[in-house]
Amino acid sequence: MSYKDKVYVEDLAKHIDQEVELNGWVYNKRGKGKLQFILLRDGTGTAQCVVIKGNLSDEMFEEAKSLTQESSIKVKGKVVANEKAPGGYELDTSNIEIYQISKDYPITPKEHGDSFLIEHRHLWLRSSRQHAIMRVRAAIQKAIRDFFDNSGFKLMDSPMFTPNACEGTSTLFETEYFDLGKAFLSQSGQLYAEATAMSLGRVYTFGPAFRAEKSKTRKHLTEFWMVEPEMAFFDLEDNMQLAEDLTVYIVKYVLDNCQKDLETLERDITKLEKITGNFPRLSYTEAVKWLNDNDIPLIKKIDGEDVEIRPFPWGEDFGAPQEEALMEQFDQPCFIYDYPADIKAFYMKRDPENNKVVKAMDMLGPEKAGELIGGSQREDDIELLEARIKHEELDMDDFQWYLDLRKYGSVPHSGFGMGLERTVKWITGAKHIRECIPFPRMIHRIIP
RNA sequence: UCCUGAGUAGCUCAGUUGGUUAGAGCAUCUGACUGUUAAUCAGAGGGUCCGGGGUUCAAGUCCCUGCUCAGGAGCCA
Repeated sequence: MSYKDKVYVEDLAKHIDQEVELNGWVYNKRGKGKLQFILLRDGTGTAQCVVIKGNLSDEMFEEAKSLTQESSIKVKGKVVANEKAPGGYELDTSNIEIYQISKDYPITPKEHGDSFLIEHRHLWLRSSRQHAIMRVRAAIQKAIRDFFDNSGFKLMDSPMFTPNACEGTSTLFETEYFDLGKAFLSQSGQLYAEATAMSLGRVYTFGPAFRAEKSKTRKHLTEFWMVEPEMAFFDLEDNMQLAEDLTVYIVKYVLDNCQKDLETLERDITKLEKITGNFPRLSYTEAVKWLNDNDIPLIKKIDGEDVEIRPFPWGEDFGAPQEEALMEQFDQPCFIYDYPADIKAFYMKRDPENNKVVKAMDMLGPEKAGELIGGSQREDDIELLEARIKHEELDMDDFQWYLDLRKYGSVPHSGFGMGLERTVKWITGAKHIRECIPFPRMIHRIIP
């Protein structure tokens, strides 16, 4: 028998009244004397196996009674449609073969605390909720690749070891690199995406990014995945439109392909169905005006005390309270663009008409999703870029290759980064980002 | 890094003003049950009350200290 002939729970509807063989793990068992219900999960779903004394040997029936949670088995039986069965189909069991009996599986069907679950992440992944989130994550990754692959983009992989910082220097993970001194784990593939965009026109990189920020929130990981498109001849307007189209595509793809998982997650899909395009756009200056019209202050820590400053001063970055207040009025994501240059990265393009402003944009998600995307048009003027690198006190030698991109055929170009786990968190409604990646890396946790 | 809270059975938690032998549900084990849906019912086993120090006739409970965890802030995707 070829592996292609294997039957999985998700295919049961195609095998009604046929004898099939399923391999999997015991998710739960309910005994009723001479009748046992075994809930078997195999990665594609769960199916109820009905074991009736007399339909198989007495020894086998006793073995079935002794099965424990997460024991691994092979079952043979006839597929029967039955309304009482979870999923609508069940297996009328005629044979059971045990791979291994699991003993004292730690995660029971009752509640558990956060830290217990995260310590058992390698097992927690088997729970139905985590299973559903991982499936949606995979669907989102596929949607992202399909979107770009079908719109003329090429996938380009950027290196993980880098000699320099792309964002702030204080948040880099360091490592020794042979005789060349220190190397850093990449915070972003953007600079390399820019170089490849000058070769291929439209590219995207999709990989992990590492940030040693000492953030301790439910939106932060030290290792997270980011998709970063970079496009030659795109201005900020084009950039925002692309980000919007990508977002709409992802949400639609998940709605079309993950109904069951969204149901398991009890996600309110009416909220997702509203994501259809024409996202609101506000300049930073308009956003500050809105904050002040609605009497939302800047909150600053001065000598350990929270101080409210009103009106909100132009030039300060938004924090969680401002973003949330702003987003409450929208049920689609929203773009904020044209930020003060002083609070943004060195590579962002100065507005030629206002040198206090850079052509940057953030896309904030609804339902308190926070920042899902950050991007900008890039500085294409070599002199302005050199000045910015000096101003940020970055090492000019490390950036010579990057400056070459402005020396040899510099063009207007733009790109953005979308945080995969934050997008998964928003779409699944997960309450913590640690549930949105198989093995989260956080400030105080590296095992498992 | 800062602020706040928590740590009692394998898990989730209760434990009064400091007072006999520290409790419950789930899980585990034993038994009953032919349609269960986190099955139910009867019984059993299971504890270094996070570590260290202190107050007291007496500490799970009060005080100091360390560790671990969670929530929030800042920073960011």
